[in-house]
Amino acid sequence: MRRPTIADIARQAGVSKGAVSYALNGRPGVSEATRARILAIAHEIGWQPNSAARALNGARAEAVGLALCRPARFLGMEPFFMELISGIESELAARSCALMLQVVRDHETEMAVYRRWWGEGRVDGAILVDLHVDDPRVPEMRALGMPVVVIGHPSAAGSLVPVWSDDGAAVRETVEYLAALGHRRIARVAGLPRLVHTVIRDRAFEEVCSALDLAESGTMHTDYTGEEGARATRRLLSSPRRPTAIVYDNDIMAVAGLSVAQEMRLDVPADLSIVAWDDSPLSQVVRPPLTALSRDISAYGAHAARRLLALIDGADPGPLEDEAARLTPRGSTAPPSRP
Amino acid sequence: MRRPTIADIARQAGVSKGAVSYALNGRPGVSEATRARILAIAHEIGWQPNSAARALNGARAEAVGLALCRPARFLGMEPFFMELISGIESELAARSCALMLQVVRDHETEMAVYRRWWGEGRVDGAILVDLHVDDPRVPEMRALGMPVVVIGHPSAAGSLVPVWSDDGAAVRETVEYLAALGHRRIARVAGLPRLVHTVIRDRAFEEVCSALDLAESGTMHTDYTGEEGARATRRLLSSPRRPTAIVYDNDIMAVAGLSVAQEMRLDVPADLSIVAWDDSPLSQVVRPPLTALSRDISAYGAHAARRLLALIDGADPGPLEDEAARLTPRGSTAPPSRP
DNA sequence: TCTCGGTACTTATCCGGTTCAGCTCGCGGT
DNA sequence: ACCGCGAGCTGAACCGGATAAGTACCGAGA
Repeated sequence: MRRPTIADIARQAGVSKGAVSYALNGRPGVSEATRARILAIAHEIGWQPNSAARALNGARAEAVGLALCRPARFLGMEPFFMELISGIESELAARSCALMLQVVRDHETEMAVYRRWWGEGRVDGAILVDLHVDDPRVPEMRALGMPVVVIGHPSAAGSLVPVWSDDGAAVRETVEYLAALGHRRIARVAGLPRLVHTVIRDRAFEEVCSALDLAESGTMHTDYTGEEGARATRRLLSSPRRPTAIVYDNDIMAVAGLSVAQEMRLDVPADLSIVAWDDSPLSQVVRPPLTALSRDISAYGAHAARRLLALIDGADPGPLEDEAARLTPRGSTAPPSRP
Repeated sequence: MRRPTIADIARQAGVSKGAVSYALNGRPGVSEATRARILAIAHEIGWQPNSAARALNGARAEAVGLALCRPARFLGMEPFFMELISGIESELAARSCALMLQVVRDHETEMAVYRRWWGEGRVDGAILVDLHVDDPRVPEMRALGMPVVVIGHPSAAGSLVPVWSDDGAAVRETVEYLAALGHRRIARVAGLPRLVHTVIRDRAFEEVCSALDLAESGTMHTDYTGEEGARATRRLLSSPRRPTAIVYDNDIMAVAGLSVAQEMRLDVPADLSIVAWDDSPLSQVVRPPLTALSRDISAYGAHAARRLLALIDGADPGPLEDEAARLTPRGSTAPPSRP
């Protein structure tokens, strides 16, 4: 049972392939009567345009690509990516545009996938995430000539269109808030040091700490997993002059850190204040609920998707600075009991 | 800057398109010297086969489809789907097969998307989830003739290949465990009543309760959200003869239920035992950590993906019963203090 | 020397659409 | 009665590959 083609419709309607094409695409060149007849036949035999044939004539793929470079099994654990994807989807779905998703091992494979998708005409554009310092993907994407939106700071996006939020401001707000509560020793459990946004947060943290004269504050880098977050917390809390507040770069580590603190019989927030970056159900269900840097990640993804669609449409959307994360105080932060 | 085609390679190499095609596909018909020359040129000018042109000749799309029928913003909150997707991805990635993801409003749109993808030759197969009772998608998919793997019980999968786990056994194990602890009034906060697996769990729950003579047990249906889970819990715990144990159909509701119990100054597990369906970081970080029905959702997705790939390859994989969820006792279950 | 067989190609056709250059009407104007 | 014009349609080329069929050439065997 072969798929019906316009040739089948043409035969049944007693007209040529060309006429059928005009009719189905709502272009002039056929009478209304013929058009109606052709549409009826097309509907009746369940015709669907073959995207391959369309694409061959230079049409859109109506899909955008997202290759994620991380172990597939971590994906489900990262609320950030899942919310980002759902935000992207919400925007794409409205335009019946699909998302091509592929999890890859490393950045070389990632670029190979993009190159293939683009070369094969399977996607109209892509969204680049997890920007590194001096990321080779930026110039490579540029060279490919594919429409790309980068989720990350403009300073690293080269000539690609960036969508970002001001992490520096969020870091400053958090540290100033903790300092106002009376904290003097604030630690930061950060993510991968080679990621651009980690570097930005690192720098902002250092600056605000030195501005507020918080000499004993410092940053530890991890891989974002709960395990490393727990380990870092254990080390921090074991030191003689342990911090009275810890700021985590994601919610998974913050929650893991909370568990460690409770294991070590420290009271949160009396003995230790905790701030999580990125709000998620996770940060809200633990006791105490975590003070978090919340932002609408979904909207973030939606903005990136919308900009990408504009780019694909030939527009020239400028960079977009999304809202910075807002500090949402909950039960995990308080003045230190013994500063 | 046009994309290079085999015609460009042919011109540079001074041979015909046909020879280039043979060379690039590793088929006999060209000398090794010519083949090497052609491959070198192809590599040099960065040639990629145009998938549209390939597809036109009946080749694979090298992508499988997944249309999810739910609000996009809920996606990020559902650990189940995210883990399922990462499991699917892990299997697909190994074969360089992409996942076409689209979030849709309703089942009609979902079928329209599948029909389009299949008709357009953009996917080689699909994975069907969230099976309903008398799901019209099953016969429609069958009629399409597209390779499809259903995640759900065989009784509802018609002639499509099912991948499922025995929810009935898990329900029985849970109720028997709670009864053994001394619980007599066990409530169940279930998911959407029209979903096949809800019906299966409902029936198993009813059967085991009547077998164990737990007359005061019952099921409340919700939409899986934390809000409804909390509401159901509030109603259950407000009743004069409140249950001493509640089994939730997902982790989000279980965590919400835990919060409600704590709000109402009930001690978990002394006053109320809680069991969550599906284990996730969420169930492990709350205090007390939740006893959960854990299963490897990632593997579940991977199995479905593998079967789909086999189906696409023309094999005839039988149904696959995956492992049933195992009861993982944690701190949220104990004998009732006042039965 | 002629044929046979195989290698190394070329040529032509096909896939299913889009698009464009004609072609054929019927009709209005003169 | 004839021309011009445009609506409505046809036929064919084209997109970029895969592939079946055909051809040129070379060396071995009769």
